[in-house]
Amino acid sequence: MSTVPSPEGERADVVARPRRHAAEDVRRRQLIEATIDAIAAVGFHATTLVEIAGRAGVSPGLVAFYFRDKNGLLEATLRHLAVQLSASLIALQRDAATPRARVLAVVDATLGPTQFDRRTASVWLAFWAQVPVVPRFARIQRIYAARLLANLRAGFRAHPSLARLDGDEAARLAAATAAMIDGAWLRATLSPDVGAGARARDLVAGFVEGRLALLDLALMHTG
Amino acid sequence: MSTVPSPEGERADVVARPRRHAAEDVRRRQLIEATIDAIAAVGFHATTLVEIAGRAGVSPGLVAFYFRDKNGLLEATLRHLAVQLSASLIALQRDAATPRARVLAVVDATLGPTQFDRRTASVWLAFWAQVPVVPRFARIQRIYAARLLANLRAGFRAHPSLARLDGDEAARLAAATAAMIDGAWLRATLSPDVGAGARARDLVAGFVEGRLALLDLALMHTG
Amino acid sequence: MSTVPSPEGERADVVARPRRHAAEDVRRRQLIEATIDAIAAVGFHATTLVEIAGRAGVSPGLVAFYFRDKNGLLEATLRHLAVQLSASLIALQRDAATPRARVLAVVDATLGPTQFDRRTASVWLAFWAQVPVVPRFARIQRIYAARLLANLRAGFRAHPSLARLDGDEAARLAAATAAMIDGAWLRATLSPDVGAGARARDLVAGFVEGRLALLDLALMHTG
Amino acid sequence: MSTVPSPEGERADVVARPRRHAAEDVRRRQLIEATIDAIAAVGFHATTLVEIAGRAGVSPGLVAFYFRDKNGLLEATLRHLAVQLSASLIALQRDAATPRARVLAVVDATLGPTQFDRRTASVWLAFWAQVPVVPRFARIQRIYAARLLANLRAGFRAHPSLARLDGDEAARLAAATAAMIDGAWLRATLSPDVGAGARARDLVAGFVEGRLALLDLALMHTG
DNA sequence: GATGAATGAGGGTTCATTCAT
DNA sequence: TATGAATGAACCCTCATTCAT
Repeated sequence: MSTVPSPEGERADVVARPRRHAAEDVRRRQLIEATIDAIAAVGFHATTLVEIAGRAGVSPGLVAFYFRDKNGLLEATLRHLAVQLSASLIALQRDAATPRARVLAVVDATLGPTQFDRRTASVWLAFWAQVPVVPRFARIQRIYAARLLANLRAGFRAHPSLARLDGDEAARLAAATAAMIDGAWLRATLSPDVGAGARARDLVAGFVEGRLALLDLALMHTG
Repeated sequence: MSTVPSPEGERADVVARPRRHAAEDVRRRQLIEATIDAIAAVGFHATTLVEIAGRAGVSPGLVAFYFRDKNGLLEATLRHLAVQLSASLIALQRDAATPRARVLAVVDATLGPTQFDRRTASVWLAFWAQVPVVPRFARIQRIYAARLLANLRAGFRAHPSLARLDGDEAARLAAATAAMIDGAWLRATLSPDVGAGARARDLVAGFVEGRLALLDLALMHTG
Repeated sequence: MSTVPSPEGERADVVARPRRHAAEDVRRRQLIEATIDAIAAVGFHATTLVEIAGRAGVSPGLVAFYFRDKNGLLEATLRHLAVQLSASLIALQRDAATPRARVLAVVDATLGPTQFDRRTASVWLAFWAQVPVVPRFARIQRIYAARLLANLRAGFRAHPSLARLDGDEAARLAAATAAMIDGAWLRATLSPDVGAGARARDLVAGFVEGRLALLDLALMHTG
Repeated sequence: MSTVPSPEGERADVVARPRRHAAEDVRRRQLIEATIDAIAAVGFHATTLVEIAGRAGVSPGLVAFYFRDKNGLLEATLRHLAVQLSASLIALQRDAATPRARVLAVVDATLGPTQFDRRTASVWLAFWAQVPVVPRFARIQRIYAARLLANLRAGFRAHPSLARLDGDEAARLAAATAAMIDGAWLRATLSPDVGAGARARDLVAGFVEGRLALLDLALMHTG
């Protein structure tokens, strides 16, 4: 959720071996979805292989076949979430003409409805909780956290009023925005309120718009 | 962490039974600290009663005596964290003379060094991950999330420039600040960078100061 | 190893069905060798079909085709070892002109270098351990243990000094020799010392020669 | 079986920690006996913790409590067998006045009825089969194999006729005897014949007596 | 002939919990 | 109060086996 990954991570995996059969990918996807379902439904701690396999409609032993072991499946699941988020960001940015639109695309991707459905949200949260103790999760998290920041920074820098100033201001603004994105997402996710997600998006969008408006104002006076 | 609890939650527990002996409280505290240590060291998922009891220097069976079962201990631990955070907030606000200082006291309490040491941070995170699936955790979280917001709102409302406007603006600002607090904390916690915590505090403080300065400016023009 | 099998056991198997294709036999042999490798490398208990198939360069499912199941493969492997030992004994006895040479041929076959390489030795041992609980293994073992004894007895009986005496003395000597052969093999196999095999052979050969010399001496006195 | 251990190995274990409670030792012994029963009944490969626990009348989880894991229990079992054999050897040698009696005591201990009951025998065999792949078993085996040899050598060296000769002859005789002991035990154990054990003992005893008689004869001629 | 996806029983092990002491 | 022996359920994982291709 705090990440704007490009899909290279996964792609590298794919080209490493000869292209998997389509059926194989379907099964992998099936198990990953079942893992997400399970974590969302019963929590990370209570998510067992039997739970997952049951939801996927396969036998527990199959996990070993496709992912080596439970950890392999969990890691693949986390990576899948990251890739998905990245894809939605890319799609939204494709249509973003102005710098302002580009920044808002990040907000919409990270705080869009997808990121707030119960399935996605609690799984992101569960993985984050594991980050301090699972180095491989930490690595994935680190990469994608950096990318979110980079995306925002690029957006802000392209803005006329910031392009003039030194890069630090854009960086500071990007950091603040990233923090607000993650925080708004987190508070909305932990809230039982169903409308919290939409309000979170509006909150952050409002913040961004306000700042950009302020900058435009400053630009007019100084320009 | 997103919570500014007053200690009633715990106190209610206390008055429910006849006052515990001091020695009893010492043991409870001892076990709670050991739980925090364990979660920070090995993660929520790998935290077993043997782990905890080992760190506390007692036998695993003792947990049942003081907390009924493992869940009781976990819940008490979460509550303990919330109470601690609340206490530090109260202490900081005691010396806050101006509205501005009052808001910054919240920032300093929630993003102070205590909240960023590895022990505290990963344990908060671990508990949050359980919120969506453990109703009792959700209840605690809900209460204290509301309190953080209330504290910020009260601070902003006391500010001259906002006191005039309708309450919505202060509420909106409080929500934005709360989001940024939680988000900055989260990103810093997940980051391996040791200086991230201090930067997080500065980021949010800077945001708050900037907004208040802007409001003051507006006040001067309109006042 | 305590066995001097003639190859009938296997041959019976062969005539039972229409003659297998040569390619079929190659595969069977390939799997049997892989089984021996696996047992020698990781032990009987850790020898799985994946292990075996991996070493043979085929898929695990193929075992079912050639040997029905894992037990079938194991039994075939044991039988293969017995046949091999028998063949080497026959070859050595072909050139044995005197009774003394005939007995020593048995010693050389059972305590020759082949019987002491790590592969062969640990596999024999592994199978012997199964004898008390696997009736089919017990049957094979029984047959070949009897043959070793018979071979030795025949050799001793052909000796002039024993031919005169009642058969019991030759039988007793054969039993003692058989015991010493198996014991020497066992101790050498369990020893980490690489030279143990050669010393084992010399030990038993020395024993046999000593006894025969003694008998010759007795023969001279009484003859 | 090829071993004449003194009990220090175990004793060292005991003094390492504060003396265990008697009840603890009873349970350990109980589990070890159940392990022996299980191996004898179903074989090493089929001996599971459920099997063992069932025979001991306890729950499977208890094994971890007393022996850490299955391997710990197996190792303790092997060590127990070795200690037992050693004890019976010591007891028999206590009453052995002459060198001849001392050597025969070794034979009686290693080929006594205890070593031939189905329980003991198949368990020794099972452990031996593991020796090539389990270093810890190998170590135990190595120590005790050396002790059997040392005991025999000491016995033979004390004999007048060998005391005169260089040590090599006694050593060679000890090696031959050790080999015959192990081989006779092995063949008897693998044989379905119930009387095989007694005959094995007589065979080896006869061999020893014969050699000693021969030596006495030589002594008379040369002395 | 040969593969390898898929199964599901059963393996060892961990662990929260209980209870006699 | 506190211990720690003991339980038994449930965990993850392995593996022999089957079967469609």
